[in-house]
Amino acid sequence: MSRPTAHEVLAAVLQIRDGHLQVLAWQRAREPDAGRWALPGGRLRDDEDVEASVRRQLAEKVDVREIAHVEQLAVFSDPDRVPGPRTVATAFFGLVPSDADPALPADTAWHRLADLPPTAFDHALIVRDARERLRAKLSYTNLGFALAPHEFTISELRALYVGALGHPVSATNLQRVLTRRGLLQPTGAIAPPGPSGGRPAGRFRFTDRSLRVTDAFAVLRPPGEVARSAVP
Amino acid sequence: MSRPTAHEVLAAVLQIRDGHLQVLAWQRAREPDAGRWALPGGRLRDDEDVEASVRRQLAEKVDVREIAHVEQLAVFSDPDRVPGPRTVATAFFGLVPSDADPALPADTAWHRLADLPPTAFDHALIVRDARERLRAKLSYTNLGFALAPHEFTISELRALYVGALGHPVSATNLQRVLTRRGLLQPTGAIAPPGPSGGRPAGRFRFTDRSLRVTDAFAVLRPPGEVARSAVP
DNA sequence: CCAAAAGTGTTATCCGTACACCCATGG
DNA sequence: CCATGGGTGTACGGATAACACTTTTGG
Repeated sequence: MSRPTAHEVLAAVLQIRDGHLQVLAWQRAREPDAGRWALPGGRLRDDEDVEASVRRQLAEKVDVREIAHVEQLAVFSDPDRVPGPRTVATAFFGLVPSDADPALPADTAWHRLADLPPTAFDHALIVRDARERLRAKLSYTNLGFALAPHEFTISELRALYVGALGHPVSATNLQRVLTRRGLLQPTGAIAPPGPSGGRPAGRFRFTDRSLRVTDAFAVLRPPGEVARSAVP
Repeated sequence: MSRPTAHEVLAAVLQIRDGHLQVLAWQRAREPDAGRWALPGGRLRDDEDVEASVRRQLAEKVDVREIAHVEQLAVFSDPDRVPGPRTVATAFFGLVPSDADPALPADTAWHRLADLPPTAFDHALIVRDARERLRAKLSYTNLGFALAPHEFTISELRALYVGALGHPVSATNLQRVLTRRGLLQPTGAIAPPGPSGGRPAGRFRFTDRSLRVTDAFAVLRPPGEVARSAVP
């Protein structure tokens, strides 16, 4: 029949660095899957829900203040997903701003998704889901704030979107879209030009640093609603 | 520390009937929460994953062949979400076409979401999540197929969308949007007019009866991609 | 004065809603 | 011939991608 099952939480924490999507993982020292890279996480305690659990366990790897966004991805529950006692996992998706460079434990490192070493168990599936979620939400939410530093130039922001979406993004149109949606705010500060000159870039910040849906009704919106109106 | 936790699956199965969103629930006979209405579900077995489990347990209430779509919603894991041993729930969202009228057990019935009787535990949260997921996905996927019979008129389809979205929908524009996306196919058949006359309606079907995203990039789409081009 | 980078203006195109208009049937 | 409901055509506004053009710096 049905015995209690162990429950663990796992997090695919992503960051864009030098234009590449990275994920946080630690190298397993012991069997099973020794040498392979695993996502941070661990067993759910009796006195915490899954979100509290994943935040607690991530705190062992990264300063929690540097995690800009955390959300549930899905449950992974194949009976044979890990050897040993049956363990169900709640997978999370996390984002760390590109300027954060947390101190990491010795067995822990960032890895580029494009060149991911062998991963433990079903963790590659979780990473794939996380990347897809990030791509989708960048389009219809303000989730960009979680990839970006507090202040940035449009060029820097463009590089982050390129890394996350995996296709070219026009700085011109990116700025226009985010501005029209009321997500972007000029700080007034000016970034010095690079060594080869060029006009100095203005610095911007996101008006809001919590998740907001900016594009709720793609179609079939309620009558009278103007499409995707900018926020005042 | 951390003992094994019980794991259950729960499903908010929705159907539109007479223009109203309904959810399937059964009335608890025993404490705790006796008399209150609960979502179908139950304990996860050792040899099944959560999706197999929810389908198995739904089969006790509804003919599985009548469930047109099932997907994960979220994990509910508040330590006090149910009395007694700590139990984590994976919540699912299901859809039954409006023409299906499955035989139900004596304690089980459909309830309109607009007039939901007292629900057990945290099940009202799950129902709310399911309704929101349905609303969102009707806009950017072909999920309408899971609400509709195999064949239908545009008027009938419009009523389903109105019930699910909760706001007026123009039959004209609904047909145009779904047609442009290549989701709708005329069957050639004609529905007889009602008692008060009127032009007989053509009958349609969905070209595809599995979930497909039809509106992937709201903005920031890859260069060269024409916005939301129709499928040939 | 020229190259480089940032930012603004302009245009073509597409999409979705709203609404006017024609079509087919029953009484 | 009129009411009723079904379906198509058209106009309008909003949004985005693409690209030309101006602005501001370094050499």
